[in-house]
Amino acid sequence: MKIYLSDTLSKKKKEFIPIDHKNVRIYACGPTVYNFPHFGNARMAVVTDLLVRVLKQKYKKVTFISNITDIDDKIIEAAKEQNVTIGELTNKYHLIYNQDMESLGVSLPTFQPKATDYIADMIDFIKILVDNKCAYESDGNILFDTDSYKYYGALSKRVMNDQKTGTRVKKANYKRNDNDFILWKPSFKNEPGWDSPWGLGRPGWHIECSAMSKKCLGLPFDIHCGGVDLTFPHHENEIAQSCSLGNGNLKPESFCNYWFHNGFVTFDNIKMSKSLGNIKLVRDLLKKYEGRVLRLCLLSAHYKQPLDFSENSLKQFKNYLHKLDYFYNVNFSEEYEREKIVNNNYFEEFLSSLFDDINTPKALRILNDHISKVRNTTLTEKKIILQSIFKSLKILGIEKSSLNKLENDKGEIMKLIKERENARKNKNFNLADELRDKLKKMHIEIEDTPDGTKWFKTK
RNA sequence: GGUGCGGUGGCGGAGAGGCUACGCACCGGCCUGCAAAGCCGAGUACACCGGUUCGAAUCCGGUCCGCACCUCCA
Repeated sequence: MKIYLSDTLSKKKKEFIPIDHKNVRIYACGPTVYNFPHFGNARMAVVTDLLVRVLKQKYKKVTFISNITDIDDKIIEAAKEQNVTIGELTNKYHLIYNQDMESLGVSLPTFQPKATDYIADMIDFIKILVDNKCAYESDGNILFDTDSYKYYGALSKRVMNDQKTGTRVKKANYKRNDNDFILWKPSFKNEPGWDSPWGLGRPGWHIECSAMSKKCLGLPFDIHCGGVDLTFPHHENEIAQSCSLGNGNLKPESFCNYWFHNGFVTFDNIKMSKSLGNIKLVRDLLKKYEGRVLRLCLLSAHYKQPLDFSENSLKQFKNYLHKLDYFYNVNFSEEYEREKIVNNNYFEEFLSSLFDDINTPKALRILNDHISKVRNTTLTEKKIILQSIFKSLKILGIEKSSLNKLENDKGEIMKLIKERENARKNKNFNLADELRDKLKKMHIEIEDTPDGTKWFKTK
């Protein structure tokens, strides 16, 4: 089965063909760690996590690199305000980021490089750019000369002269061209800095991703991920830098083959912003909703589309998962964990929707179809569908974490259930309810179904 | 001004010329000791105006509205 992905550079949905079938390589721009991650950060993480899971269905090895930016002016500022070192600050928020993402079922990337561990690589990178005359010095800064790269604007489809530069930030007069960006800047007084051929300083914003993707993945690699807002200037600048390392202007494809951008998240149709005070932190949302509810919400729309969420929509996903859990409890036990699926048409159908540009809404529809089919089919077919559903839920990452485990107290549980069944037969409902309570205290929930009483652990 | 993405039923959200998307909510019925789930049925859609077509939410032209980006925001 073929995988298709939308690609921002070519503006097309393209068949995914890896450079090396034995090792698919992906890079995603990770967070700048100076604050708690919000729901928008989470979308990128969840969506790329799913992308990796899907690719792993087809390819044995997927190397997924997602960086941590731990040097930046905002970090310096925040550290100063909180009276801590930048290391203390970034370590703290790096950890928090990983914890919060874990709550959303996001696996750690294959490797999570930190920018400050790659300063030497960045310096080497910049040296080459200077030697190639793609960078120049001005007021102590080393800047990339965007005029030197003829494909500048190819990713974001911008004709640079038509852009209104300085709409948000004042024009800098040390730049030859308004689009030029800082590769290296000098550090003063208490600012953190590293020795370089251009004196004590620190890297600009875009260079870290170029240096780390080159070092950790090699060029070119397969897929570059990030939020749409990074398309310009961040990704455009990454391309310019990374394609200026050799002789002349290399085409953007010599950096990476597919650009995978996820849409923005809004709350009640309004962009989350500090000034409006409507930033939804993952941490706070987790107080009210399970990680799975949040994950489902983030996967409910196609990744490219804008995603609006609200208290109301979260409630809807919570309700949906509640019903799904009932289904899960009644149908699955530990044995499903071990079973391997072979030639399962249902699972193929499900997977084909994800292979088609990670179409999660379609995948959810197919999942729902399968669930309703389970109730209305033969026993053999039922087993096949259930296997598919089990695996489908695992890929989406919305499976229930606790399955029935064959534990020591199973005999006791079975005994109590039997007793309760007898009590019900004899219409001794008081006793039946007492036994239910007793089981509840053992963290066992029971449900009476047409196939008899089902039980499952709640912890 | 430029670039990109959108406007689908009460809500979320697919689809992309003819066939019920799906989910949540709501209403009616069935089932049910309780709890939960399930089943059957009803309803409410494709921003607007033209055009193409036997047929358009889907194609074409125009209009309106929203959002994002245009140097440090995922």
